[in-house]
Parts: sequence; structure tokens; C-alpha cells
Amino acid sequence: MGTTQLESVPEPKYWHLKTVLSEALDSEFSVGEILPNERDLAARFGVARATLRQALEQLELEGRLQRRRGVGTTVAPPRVGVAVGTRQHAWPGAAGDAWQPVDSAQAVPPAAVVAALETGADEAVHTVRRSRMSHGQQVATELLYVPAASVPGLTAIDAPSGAARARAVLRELQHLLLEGEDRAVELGSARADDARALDRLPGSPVLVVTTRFLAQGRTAVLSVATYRADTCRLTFGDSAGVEIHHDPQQRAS
Amino acid sequence: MGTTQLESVPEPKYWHLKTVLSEALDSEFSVGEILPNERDLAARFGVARATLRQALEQLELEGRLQRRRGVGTTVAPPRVGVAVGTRQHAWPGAAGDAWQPVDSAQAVPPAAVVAALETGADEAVHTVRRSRMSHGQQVATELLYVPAASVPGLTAIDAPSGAARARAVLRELQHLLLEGEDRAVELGSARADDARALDRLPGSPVLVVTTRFLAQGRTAVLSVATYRADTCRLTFGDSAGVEIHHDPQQRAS
DNA sequence: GAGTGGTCTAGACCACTTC
DNA sequence: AAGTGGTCTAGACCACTCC
Repeated sequence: MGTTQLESVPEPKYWHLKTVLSEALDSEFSVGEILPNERDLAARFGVARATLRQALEQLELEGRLQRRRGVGTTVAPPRVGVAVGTRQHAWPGAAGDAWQPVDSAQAVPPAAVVAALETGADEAVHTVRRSRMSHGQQVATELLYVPAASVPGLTAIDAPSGAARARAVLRELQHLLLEGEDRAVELGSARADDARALDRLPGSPVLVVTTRFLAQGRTAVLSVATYRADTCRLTFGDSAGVEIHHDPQQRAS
Repeated sequence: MGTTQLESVPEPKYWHLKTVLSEALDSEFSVGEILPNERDLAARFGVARATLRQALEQLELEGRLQRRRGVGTTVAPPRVGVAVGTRQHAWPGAAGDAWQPVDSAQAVPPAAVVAALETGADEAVHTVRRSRMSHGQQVATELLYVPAASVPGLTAIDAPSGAARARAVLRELQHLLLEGEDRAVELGSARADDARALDRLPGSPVLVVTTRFLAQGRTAVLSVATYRADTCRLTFGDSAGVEIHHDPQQRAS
């Protein structure tokens, strides 16, 4: 008889800890409730604080917990579904879109953006910063790159500064005929300014949605939107979105 | 004269380190190249190994680095664009889709899946496991939940076991008329089995794509696909996808 | 067996929020 | 001032890969 391969792959402590905490969150805590502090929790489970933190970090990544410096760790509400790419064939700023213009400027975009815009390196580009709220919370920031050629009617009078300038750029966009759009989603980490806007620490995980709007056979607008990965579930398509929460990957029995 | 508020917000060491390393990757290393080991790197920068690792973890999260236990840390190639949701109105398993059937079984799905399927808790559900390759690398695993009602023609003879059974389920699906689909993307962490399939460690960040396929006014299939977040950029829409690499969020000058 | 990244410890101090 | 999470250290040992 061979040795029964028991625990040939012992799981790490933080992994087991995460499982235990996850089950405790289901059964013993309710949304918004404050957990014991990290030092107490670590002592209770007989591990170093760093190990406990590794488990908490994973749970926060999965949207189960929310941690705030100086305050504590709370049980997070289920992720909010945020619609992306509904109302196909609508320009940014079209009536009723979920974004709020914040600011605008004229700038020389980074090389990668120039390549995607297929403009010359020296062509003037307007940037528009927008933000998006959902359920009373800031969930995303966006930076639009608009080549001057896409908004030929824009004048200095239309676009004084700040939010007014942003609105003027968006208004001019509506004159173009939208021919299509391209979208990509990837994982990123929040830059310092985005982190501030999203009330997160720099480096926290974000979902970066890059959208290219096409008109007249060119890229007329490039949008780079940064969503909080901990609190957002991006939904695509016609209806309200799939409603599987908490553990979409849970194993079938 | 007031004190010039210099370094009122001193950035953490690991953050600065990440920036320095990131620039070094751009200028001094090429894709596939092996970095010095963590102990040497930490010594070179005068920090503890844990601090260095914090920086490396971020860079790996952003898809800049790839680390493998027992081997070393290498410079990662740019993320591969993986098409999701092209060929709208095609069932899983339709001709030419990117997935490869692996296995199939009949199971009682978790409660959250039952809710999304809108089936009774006791209704029989087939599961189909598939995997997806891209550029010679495994990029995703998928678990399909197919209520028995969606594949009425399926018989035990059609579905012996394993991959053959999976193909039989998919084949039966094609008889239905697809009426629409719903899709959601969120951040998750790899479960142990998914991690093994994707050649990652348990807990590594993944993009979870949940798709609900509608037919006859009900959810006919539910798909939960798990993509490697470090190497994948999910693309949506008509054309090949937006091609901004490395730092899509970089600030305009 | 040598070398790599992954886990873990037991401390310390800092930045921030709240009272 | 007290209490929280965030950063950082200097070690140790383990799991894995490769020679």
C-alpha cells in the first residue's frame, strides 16, 4: 500500500486564513460592519501581522473588504454593476451619459496615444478629464484625447477653461458621425492622481478601459477610463448585466 | 517666507523603486531578459527584500514582469489582445471559436449560479470545462453551466465522458436560437485549480468574464471565464482592438 | 546541491482619522 | 492622545527548477 498523499501540497497560511475569514464574513458579519483591528486579528489566529495582511489584501482585491487608514477594515457591499458600452454609437458627452466633465486642456499626448490616434506627433490634441459616480461613490476617472481635427468648430471663445471648456469640446464632438468603436479592458494600478480622485492609495488595482471612437475612417477620440477594481463590475451588452456576486468562480459540487 | 512645502507627501520607497525599475526596464532590458535575483536587487537599491518584492509585485500586476519560482524574474512581453464578444450571436462551440473543450460533467451548481440561470435548485445542469490558448500560451479557463433544458437532444450515448461529452453538449447547443447575451468583467483571484491550469500561483489576479446567453426568453447557458490578468488585454468590438501598450495611463505633458 | 522566488516572523516607525 | 492601517526591516525557512 502506497503512502496516501495527504497534504503533499500544504496550502500557505495566508491562503487558509483567507478562506476562514471569507466564511466568517458570510456567516457572522453584515455589510458595513467593522472587523477587529489587524493586530488583534493576527493574535487571534496566531500568525504574524504581515501574514494576516496578506489574507486581507486578497479579500480586498476580491471586493469583500474595504480598508481605510486611520479608520479600520469594514465589510464591503457587493460590487456595483457599471454599464460600459451600452448606447453603442454615441459620442462621449451625448445626452444622458454617465460622465461628468471636470476639466480640459490642450496637450501633447504620450507617444503611445499618438500612435493609437494615428495623428502626427506635432498635431494639437485636446484632453478632457471626466469623472463618473455610481451609487453616490466615485467609481471612475477618464481622460479623453481629442485631436483638433475632430472638433474643427471649436474656438477660444467656446472654450474658456475648466469644465466649461470640457463641455465645449464634447459639444463639438456631437457634430461628427460616429462610425464605430473599439474597446479593450485590462488590469492596471492607479497612478497617484487617479488614486486621489478615486479615494484609493496609489497602486491600487484598477480596470483600465481604453476606447477608440472612429469617424471619417480615423480615430476621432481616444478614451482611457480608470475604474476602481475593488468596487466595480463592468457590464456590457443590452440588458442590466449578469448578477452573480461574491464568488462567481465557486466550484460546482 | 513660508517653508516651501517640499516632500510634504514623501512617496513610499517601494513606489519610487517601482518607478526606477520601470524606467530601467524600458531602457536597459529587452523582452525575455532575466533580471538579477531579488536578494541582489534589494542589496543594490539598499532596501529590504520585502520592500523590493512590493515593487516587483506591482510591476508583475501591470504585466511588465514575469516571475517564476525556482527560475527567476524576466521581462514580460506586451500583453496579448484577446478578443471577447466578437462574433456576437454565436453559441459557445460554434465553428471557429477560440476555445477547446476539455471535460464535462453533470453537477449541482452553486446557489449564485442557480439564481442567474433562473432554474429550479433541483434542475439538472451540465458543466463544460474549456480552455483557451493564445500565442502558444494558456490564457484562460472557462466553466459553462448548461441547464438540461437547453440541450434536450443530449443522450447518454452522445455523451460518454471527458472531452467527447463536452463536444456533445456544445453540439446540441447549436440547435437553439441565440437571442442575446449579457456580459460582465470583474477582477478576481485565481482559485487553486484555475491557477494550476493557467500556470500561476493560487490567488494571482485574474479577469473574470461572466456571460449569460439568452434563448427562449431564459438563460440558456452561463459562462464563467477566467483570464490571466497579467498577460491579457480583453478586446471588445468589431476591429482588432486598441493598441496602447505599457502605460495607457501615462500623463500628457 | 545550488539558486531562485514564495512564505513567515517579530518587531519598529509612520500617516492618517477620530475623539 | 489614542487607535487604525501602511511601510519597512533583517532575518529564517520552504518549494521549486535546473544542473
